[in-house]
Amino acid sequence: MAQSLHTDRPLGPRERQRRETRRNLAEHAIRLFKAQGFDETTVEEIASAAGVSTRTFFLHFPTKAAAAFPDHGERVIDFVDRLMDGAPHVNPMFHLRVVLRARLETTDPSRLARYTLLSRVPELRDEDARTDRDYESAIADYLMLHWGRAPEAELRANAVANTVIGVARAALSVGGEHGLDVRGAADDMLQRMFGSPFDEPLHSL
Amino acid sequence: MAQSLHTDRPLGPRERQRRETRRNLAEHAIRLFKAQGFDETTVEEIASAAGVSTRTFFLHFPTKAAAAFPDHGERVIDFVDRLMDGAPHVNPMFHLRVVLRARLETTDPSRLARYTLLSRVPELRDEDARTDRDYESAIADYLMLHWGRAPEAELRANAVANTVIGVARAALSVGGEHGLDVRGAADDMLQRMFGSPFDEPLHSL
DNA sequence: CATGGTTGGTACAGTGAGTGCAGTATTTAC
DNA sequence: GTAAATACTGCACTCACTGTACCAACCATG
Repeated sequence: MAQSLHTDRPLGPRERQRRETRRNLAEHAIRLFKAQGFDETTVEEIASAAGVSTRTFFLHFPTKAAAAFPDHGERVIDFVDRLMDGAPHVNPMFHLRVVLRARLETTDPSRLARYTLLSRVPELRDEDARTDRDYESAIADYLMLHWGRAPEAELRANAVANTVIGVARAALSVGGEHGLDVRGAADDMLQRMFGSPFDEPLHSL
Repeated sequence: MAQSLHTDRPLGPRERQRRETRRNLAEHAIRLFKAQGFDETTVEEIASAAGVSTRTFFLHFPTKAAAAFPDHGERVIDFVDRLMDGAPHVNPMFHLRVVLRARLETTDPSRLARYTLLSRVPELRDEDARTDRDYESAIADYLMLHWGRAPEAELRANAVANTVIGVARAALSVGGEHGLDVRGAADDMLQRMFGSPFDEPLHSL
C-alpha cells in the first residue's frame, strides 16, 4: 500500500554497485563518527575507508553530516506515502496519529540507539533538525489538504505539524535515553494536546 | 525585574568601541544578505564593508550566519530571566504562557519582517532553528524546576518545550507573513493544547 | 604619572568542506 | 556493434573558520 507511487525498477548491476558504494560510505562514516567524533573525522578519511575518492563522497551525500542519516530520504518518502494513503477520506488528525504511531513502532532499537548517540553531537543535531523540517512540511501539507490554504488554516497546520514533530523528538531523545516506551509516551502527549478540540479519541488503538 | 541578575558595568570607551564594531558588522551582514543573498556574500565582504579585518569578524560571531541574529544571546538571557523571575511560586504553565505572550508582544514589526525574510534562506533557517533550541532547553529546564527530573517529567518538559517553540515558530512565520495577530494565534493554539490537563485557563489575560 | 598587564584588532599561514570541470571506463540502449 | 548515459576519478579552486604571533591602545596599580 505504501509503495503505490513508486515502481520498483529491475535494478541492474550498475545501480546495485551504486547503492553498495553509498551504503559503504555511510557505514564507515557512522563508524568513524562514533569512534573518533564528527569534527575529528574528515571526508577524505571516510572516502578512503570506503575505498573511493573524496569527490565520490559528494556524489552520494550533499554534506559530511548527511552521511549519518543515509536513509532519511526514503523514510520521508515512505512517511508521505503513508500519510497520503489515507487522504482525503478520514479524519486527518486521527490518520496522522495512526501513521505517526506506526512510524514510531518501526523505529528499531539500533536506530534508536544511533539517534540518541547522534543527538549529542551538535553538528549532527543540526542535520537532524533539518530532516525534521521535511517531516514538518509534509505534515503541514497533508493537513492543508483537508483544512485548505487560508492563512488561519496554514497557521494551524504548521503549528500542529511543529507540535507533532516536537513531541516525537522529545519522546525519541528522552524516552530512548531512559528506555521508556517511546510510542506510548508520544501518543499520550498528543492525545492530551489534541484529544478534544482536534479529533475524537483513538478508541480503535 | 528582568535585569536582576546582571549588573550594568560603567562601559568605558573600549567596550563601547567593541560593541560599535559588532553592531556595524551585523548591520552590513544583514544588508548584504538581503541585497545579494547569503551564499553570494563572503565574510571578507562583510568585514571590509564594516572596515575591519576578516579575522575580526570571527572574534565577534562564531559563524557567518550568526551575524544575522546579533542580539540572540541577550534575548535568550532576557527570556530566561523573565522565566526564572516567577519561579517557583506560580503555576509553571501559566507563567510560561505569560512570559511567552510578553515576548511575542515585544516582537516589533521590523524584527518580524526580518524574521520572515530570513526564514526563507535555508542557511539562515538552520541558524534560526539552532537559536530555537536554546529557548527549548531553557523552557525544559524551567519546567523541570517544578516537575523534577524523573524520566517522565523530563520527557514531558521537553515535549512541552518543543511544542511551545513549535507553535511560536509557526505563528511567527505564517502569521508574520500574512499579517495575522501573532500573539493571539500562538496563545490560542497553546490554550487549546494545554488548556485542561496542564494548567487552568488564563482568565486574567 | 609611570608601568605593566589586559584586550580589541591585525597579519599570515593553514585546514578542510564543498564545487566545477574535464576525462575514463563500464554499462546500457537502440 | 555502436553510441549515449553514468559511476567514478583527479585537479584546481573558493571560502568558512582556526591557531598563533604580534601591535597598539587602554586601564589599574603604585
